[in-house]
Amino acid sequence: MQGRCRRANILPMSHEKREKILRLLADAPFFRGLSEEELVAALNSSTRKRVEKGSFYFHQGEEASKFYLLTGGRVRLTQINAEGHQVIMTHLGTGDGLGIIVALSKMKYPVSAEVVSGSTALVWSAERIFELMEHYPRLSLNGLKLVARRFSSLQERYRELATERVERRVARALIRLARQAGVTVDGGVLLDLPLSRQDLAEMTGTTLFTVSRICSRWEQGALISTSREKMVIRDKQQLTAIAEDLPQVWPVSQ
Amino acid sequence: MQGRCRRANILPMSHEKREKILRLLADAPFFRGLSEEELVAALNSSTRKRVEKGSFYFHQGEEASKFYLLTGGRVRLTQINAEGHQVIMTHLGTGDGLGIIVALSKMKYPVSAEVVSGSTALVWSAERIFELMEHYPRLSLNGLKLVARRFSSLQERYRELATERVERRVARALIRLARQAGVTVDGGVLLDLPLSRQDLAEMTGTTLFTVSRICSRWEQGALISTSREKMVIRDKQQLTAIAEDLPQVWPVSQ
DNA sequence: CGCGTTCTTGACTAGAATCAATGCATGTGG
DNA sequence: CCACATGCATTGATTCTAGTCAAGAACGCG
Repeated sequence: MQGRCRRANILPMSHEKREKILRLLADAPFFRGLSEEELVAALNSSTRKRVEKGSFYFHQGEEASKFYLLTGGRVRLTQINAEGHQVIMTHLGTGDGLGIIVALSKMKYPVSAEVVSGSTALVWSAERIFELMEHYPRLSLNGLKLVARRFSSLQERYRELATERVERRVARALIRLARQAGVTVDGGVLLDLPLSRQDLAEMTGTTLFTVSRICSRWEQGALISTSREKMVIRDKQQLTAIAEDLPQVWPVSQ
Repeated sequence: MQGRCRRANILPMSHEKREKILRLLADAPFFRGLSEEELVAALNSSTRKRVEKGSFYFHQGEEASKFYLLTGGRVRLTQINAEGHQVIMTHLGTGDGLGIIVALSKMKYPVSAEVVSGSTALVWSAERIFELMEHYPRLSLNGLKLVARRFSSLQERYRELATERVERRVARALIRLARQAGVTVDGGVLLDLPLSRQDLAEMTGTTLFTVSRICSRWEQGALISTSREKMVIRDKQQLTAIAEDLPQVWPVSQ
């Protein structure tokens, strides 16, 4: 892609850069517990890839052949049904693995991985990641723990979807996003990623209209303040009250 | 519990019985690929437990301290929210593992495991299963593959819940149950587990009333035939048509 | 046989989807 | 710099799916 690259999609790397990435690798939950040499071995068998906002690491239905470790940016995993109705499963950030669960099972990717803000990743082939796991059993265990955690979280959201009203689901989605991508600004917590009404709808299993109405109400009640694809949480307590069905300090809905 | 047992909850075991269980262990996806000696070592560090219909292996929120491998019967995993609204996550049967995902993460059980038809299981402590995984890395890999598969399946159902209408969700639930617990009888496939309207509702995120109406319609159209807590699928093709939104041979709904 | 479940059906309601029209930013090119 | 196109957001009107509540029937068990 760039002139300095010897191969397509492979970024050049200075010594410092390499060191930095090694540190990142050491901190990534998937590689935790590996020795320095083991990390280097893993790193040496990876390539690097940069994907810009709006592009995809992979699409749902493609043969799963790669494992990615995000070294920057944010990615969302989406699934789409036959009628074209889309759902956002989760957001991933720096240090998160992409495609762990499939690279070793000869499956197709069950979701698409769309970049929300310009991102970079380390890439391994399925075979290579399999070799690494055989050599360093620690990796399988790490992977198991990771998938287990994501599984539990998905289970919780599944129950939410099955039992809770839309307003509460949206409140919870915002609170989760705040944890993952919240930066403190004057007057609240800014969700540091582009977030349209449509996105929120796809995260909560509803429509952009319903989300819009809810947000309008909340803006009236000074729980949040929004502008196009931006959102600041101004009153986390109230929002939590809605999310958890606690008694509210001030009436908001209606 | 029984006089012949030396310890509570531990069943007596004849030589043949032991052989049979060893075979079952060898076939269980989680233990696949282990050598005879390794299997014996695993079996030797397990105890056995029997749990009757209506009782629980564990409850949501308890500290996860055990890993179970079902050697008979059926279990369902349920989650309940603060208001008491319950959701059935999945059904497990012989050879399936129970609590893999938590026994090694010091989490609380995110679901309850309720026995639907009298069941037996092998039991390991969390520490022991952790040791086994360290000694036999193959186990971590097996575990990872298993959880990965369950994860994908849950993702699919999540999307279903977010995007599909109730009728289709119920149709899919029945088809899944038929795959898992279907026995061919004259005139169709009997779902070989007690299955109330309430159960179906909890599997599909709806109410027993809506399920009842849908089942009545289907019974009229000869897609299924039901009696109290029993169900026979008579026209799988039509049911699949509803589940997949294929054109229907005969109009059913409305 | 009586009792407790489970199941059915009807009437009514409400939460949320759908559809349509319009307003508001943002970025673009003449 | 303005006119315009485009995509995002708001709001209202309407419809409809599915939930709620109530009453009673059917079934199975002790």
